[in-house]
Amino acid sequence: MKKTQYSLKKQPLQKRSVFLVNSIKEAATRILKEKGLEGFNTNVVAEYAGVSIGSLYQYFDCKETLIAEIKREHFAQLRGFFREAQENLVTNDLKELVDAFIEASVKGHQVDPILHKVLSQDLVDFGLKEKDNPDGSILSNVKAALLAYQNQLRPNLDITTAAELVYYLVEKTVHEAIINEQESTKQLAIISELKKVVLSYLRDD
Amino acid sequence: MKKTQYSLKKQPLQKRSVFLVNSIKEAATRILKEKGLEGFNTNVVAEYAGVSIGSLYQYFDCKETLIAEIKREHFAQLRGFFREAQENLVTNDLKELVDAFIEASVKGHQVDPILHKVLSQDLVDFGLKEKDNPDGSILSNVKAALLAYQNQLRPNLDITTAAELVYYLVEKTVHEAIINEQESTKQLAIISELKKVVLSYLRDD
Amino acid sequence: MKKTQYSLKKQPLQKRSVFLVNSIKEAATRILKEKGLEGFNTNVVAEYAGVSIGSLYQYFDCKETLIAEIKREHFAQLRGFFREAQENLVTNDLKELVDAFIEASVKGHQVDPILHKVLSQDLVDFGLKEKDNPDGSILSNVKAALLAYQNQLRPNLDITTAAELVYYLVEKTVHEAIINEQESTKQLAIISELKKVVLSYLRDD
Amino acid sequence: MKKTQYSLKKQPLQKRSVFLVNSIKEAATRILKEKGLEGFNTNVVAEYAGVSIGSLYQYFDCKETLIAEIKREHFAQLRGFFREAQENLVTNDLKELVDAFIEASVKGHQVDPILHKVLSQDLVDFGLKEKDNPDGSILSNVKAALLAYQNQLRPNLDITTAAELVYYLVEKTVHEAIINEQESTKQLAIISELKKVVLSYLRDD
DNA sequence: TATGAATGAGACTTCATTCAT
DNA sequence: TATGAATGAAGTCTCATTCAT
Repeated sequence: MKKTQYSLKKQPLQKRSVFLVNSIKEAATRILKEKGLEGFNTNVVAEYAGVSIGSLYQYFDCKETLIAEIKREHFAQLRGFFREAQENLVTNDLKELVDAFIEASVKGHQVDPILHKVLSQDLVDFGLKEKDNPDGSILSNVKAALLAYQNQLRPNLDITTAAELVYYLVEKTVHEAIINEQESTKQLAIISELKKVVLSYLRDD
Repeated sequence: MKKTQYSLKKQPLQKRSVFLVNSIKEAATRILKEKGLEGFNTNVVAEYAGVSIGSLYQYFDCKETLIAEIKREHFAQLRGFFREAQENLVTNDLKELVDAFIEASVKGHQVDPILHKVLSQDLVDFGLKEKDNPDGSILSNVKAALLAYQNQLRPNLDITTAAELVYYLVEKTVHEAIINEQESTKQLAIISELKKVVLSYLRDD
Repeated sequence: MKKTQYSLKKQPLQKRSVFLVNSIKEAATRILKEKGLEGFNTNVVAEYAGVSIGSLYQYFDCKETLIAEIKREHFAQLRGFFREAQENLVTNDLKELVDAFIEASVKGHQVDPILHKVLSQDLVDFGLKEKDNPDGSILSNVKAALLAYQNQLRPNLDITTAAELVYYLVEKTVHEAIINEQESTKQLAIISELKKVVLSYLRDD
Repeated sequence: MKKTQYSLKKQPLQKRSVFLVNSIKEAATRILKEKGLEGFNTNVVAEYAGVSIGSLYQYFDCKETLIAEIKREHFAQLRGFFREAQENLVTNDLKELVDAFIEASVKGHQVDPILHKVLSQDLVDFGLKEKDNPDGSILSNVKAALLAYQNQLRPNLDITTAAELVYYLVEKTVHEAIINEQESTKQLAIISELKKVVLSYLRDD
């Protein structure tokens, strides 16, 4: 069903229903990873979850809501990594910020690279409330951080543009590195280089 | 139909059949852009193309082959831009190479940003023969170019890693800039900064 | 569940259960009016009634029984109007009878024209015990009344046929007039004419 | 699917498709009669028709359209009877008009009384284009006829009201007589009396 | 070779009813 | 007795593909 808001019909409150909803979400995640969006259908999800199709629709009013919910949770987790990273900074050195930021991105992409890839596809962006929107939120984080470190940035850097550029650079490069590189040394090499790229861009040294 | 090789059942040879196959591909492209993968189905394609569904299956043995063919052509065009760019270089300055390379990417993404986005989704990678794989091929181009310009690169740069990194940086950043930024000045600003990023990374100045 | 007898599983005896059964019937009535038979389902009824679906099935063994019960009550009310009308006659003039009879019908149809329309549809006639059958009962009323007024009827009128005819004339015409005519003056005009029709038919004046 | 216009997706043109569409309509009619609206579903219709479900949806875009189509045809046939009746009048006696009109109604109701009853239910009135609307059209016929016979009507008869009343009287009484009376002599008796009722109402004799 | 009607598996979703708590 | 989570049969509709003409 095409909608503009995809949210749970009712929140699971009892222990039992929490378990049920989790089973469904786990099964859905598994199928999304194993078979992609194409192979995803509510009947298979219910079967994998060991739950009746009716129970699935008790909590998720349509297929899209189920996917939206998984997307929401996945990206909430990613945002958490960025928040943590910022909270744990010990110096106010720009390099530490950049490194921490990139490490947070790596951590996020390592949680479940395949799921991440599937969920990064276009579908079902709608149901995400503004503040939940993964890109929007992380991007504004980046911008805020750059403002705070402005004195360490190269002069005449347009911060809005820089924030977007840095965000794209990091997010997409990390994504590709983790998806495409099987050898972890290669991954590490790319990540390491990426840190240099970003830092030298911001400082222009 | 799930396969590992998606290719035309037979090559159109007669003038008439070339026209038919083209009509189908144009219609398919249009639908992919207008309705995405979700809204894509062979019956609608045939109708849009003003062709019978039977004729469609005369040349395309299944839905996936049709999409694969469009993907193949689109990315072949992109590769063409890179080749051209390299052929048209007039100096052997690294800066010119980087600029040309990024401009080629921009040109490629501007051909049809929406189609590009749809085709960049996961589906139907299979049917692309090794040498047709867009990423693989452009990536090896980049590596070859860097080797040729090795004397202008910063010392102890691992060229394999650098090639991949540069490829990801450029490809993904350009993609995001063109898809997400509505104002062309903003696009230009990001592209312009990107050139600096890449060059300063390679030269380490 | 298809049955031939639709009746309550058990009579509500406690104050509490009477209230519960009434809540359910009110909710069911409301839904029948607002959404018609199509939009009627036991889960929604229970929700509207603020009662658990389990409780609903405690008293109504299936969906049909619930509808049958509402139908039964609605038509019992209608029959009440006819009984009252006859009891309140002051003269033994045939005209008074006819007028009173038609007014009773009008009153019945005005109670809830929309509900009446929904309940007049075919469904669930079964569960109505003979003596509850609205048509049967009112019809026999009419016949009895005509017999009592036989001396004022035109000679050689077949009373059985006349009773049925009069019943159909009144019931259906009033129904249509009230359902279809939005202006009350038009309704009144039709009702008024109807009285003349019936009277002149019976008296043949 | 809820819509406001229920019409065929495409007109059957070939012999084969005409046959197909007819098979489907016949099957649908049969099911409507045998099982009512409740028992009506597209799978059963297709099965009865010996046709695949896909073929059904080739011509009927949804269940409702199929029902609307049957309703449309049935009522078109009824209107035909009224038109014929008027065309075949030999005198300009009001009595002949009334008799012919009632006979047309009887004929219409005898075509398929059970189907008529099912189709007279509320559902799916929408798709009928104005001029196809059975009630609207016959009613206006009645009014036109009365105007033409105005000199034979009782003075100060409001023709609009009279037309509606006569229409309700005849339509509903005939309907009930044919549906409810199993003995044909009883039916004939009621019909015969009905003619008197209508005539005496219009002439007030 | 072209056509497009026909097919039918299978996806989504609803809702009457049950039953463990 | 009340609850409401859970069930799953059944209904609507789509769309990739085939095949008779």
